[in-house]
This record gives sequence, C-alpha cells and structure tokens, in this order.
Amino acid sequence: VMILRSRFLDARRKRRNFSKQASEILNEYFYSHLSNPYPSEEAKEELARKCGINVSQVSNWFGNKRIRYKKNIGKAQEEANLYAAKAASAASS
Amino acid sequence: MRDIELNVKNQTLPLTRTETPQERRKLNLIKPDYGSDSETKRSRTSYTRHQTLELEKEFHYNKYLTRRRRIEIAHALNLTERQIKIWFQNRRMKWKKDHKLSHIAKNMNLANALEKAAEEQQAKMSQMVM
DNA sequence: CAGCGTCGTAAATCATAGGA
DNA sequence: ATCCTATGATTTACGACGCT
Repeated sequence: VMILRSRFLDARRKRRNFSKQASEILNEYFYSHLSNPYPSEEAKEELARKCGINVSQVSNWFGNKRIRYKKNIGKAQEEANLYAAKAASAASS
Repeated sequence: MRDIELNVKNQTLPLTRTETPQERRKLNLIKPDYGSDSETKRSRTSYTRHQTLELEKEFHYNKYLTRRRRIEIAHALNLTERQIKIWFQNRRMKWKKDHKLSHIAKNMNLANALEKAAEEQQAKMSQMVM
C-alpha cells in the first residue's frame, strides 16, 4: 500500500511556481484591470504566450487571484496595488 | 495524509445562492465587489471515494446519462439527481480539457506526453483503488 | 415551457513548492 | 530535516445562455 501510495503521489502534480517574470506580467494585468479582472479569451491567450504557460493556467491564475485578493483587502494587496500602478504608468510612458 | 473519509456530511444542501455577481460584472461592468462580502456563504461538499469511483466507472461506460440511469445512480450513491447531472457535466468538461492536452502533447516529446496524459487518470485510479 | 447541454466562474480544498 | 504559508490545480455547484 505504501508503495502504491507513494507511486501515485509521485505521478500526481509536479507543479512548479511560475517564473518571476510571468507573475509580474499577470499581476500587472490584474491590477491594471482591477475593476474588471476578467481577461477575454484573446487576452488570456496573449498572457499565456507572454508568460510561457497555457491558457488553462492563466485561467487558474486569475481564478485564484480574484478569490484570494478578495479574501484580503487591506493587506499586502495595497502595496501590490502601488506596484501595479507604477508598473502601468511606466509601461504607458 | 488526508483521506479518512469522514466527510459524508451535508450532501443535499439547497443553499439559496441568490447571487448574480458574475454576469453583472461581465455585462454591466460593475466592480467585482471585493470586500463588500454581502454574500451568503455557500459550501461545497466533497464526495466520498466510493461515490467518485462509481461515477467514474459510469462515465467510462458512457459519457451521457439517460434520465433512468441518472435516477438509479442518484439513489445508489445517495446523491441528488442534480448532483449527478452536474457531476457528469463537469466530468465532460474535464475530459475535453484532458483530451486537448494530450493532443497538444503529441507535438512535445514522448516522455512528457505520456507523463501528462497518464498523470491525472493514474492518480485518480490508484487513489480510488486503495 | 421543460430540460439537458456547454462555458466560465466562485469557493473550498488539495498537494506540494519553497522559504524561515 | 521541520514547519508553515504561498501557490497552482482540482473539485463541487451555479448562472447565463444554447438548442430542441
């Protein structure tokens, strides 16, 4: 049983966190669209391409981000907001 | 580990969800109402391994259920017809997604393809068999 | 209208990655 | 190595819309 258990545990998720750059891109999009953080299918494809991940992963990321952002409000979220604002203005100029 | 199945609790919770946030957000562009927290908490049950195994076996047999079969399964597993219906809908979506992935995987190297394809199903099956 | 289908998502939970 | 939180993925359950 232990053998089987460890085997299926191994086969299961070999998740890796996304790269720093990818997270940066995703967060930038999220915080610059805070009023409606729901990227279209096309936007998801674009983000996926830029981040080097697939569309499902982008969807997962936004789903997690929305719910986790909501469950905070007022914590590090505000500083993340600042970072987003500057990232957005820097990108536009 | 996790899996001591003690979660046979509330399976038929109606839970009026009274919400429409999603479409309102998308269509009317209102804010995601973060923080306002004006929602009734809805819970999500977790099916037992037995329930999942039986549903999985049925799905393998056929992807769509007849009304008759749905009723039988609902009774056999002590779930509502609605839960069975929704489980199959979700399962089909997952199947479609997995199928897409394995197709894409053909353009990758073989080892990765096999790993990807086998990952979920094997994990599932061995988990349930234990 | 009833009723089941897909699609996109919320929310909870799982499993592990990663850092102190 | 141990503990603990962050994070990506998966699992239930809907609402909106489609089709028959």
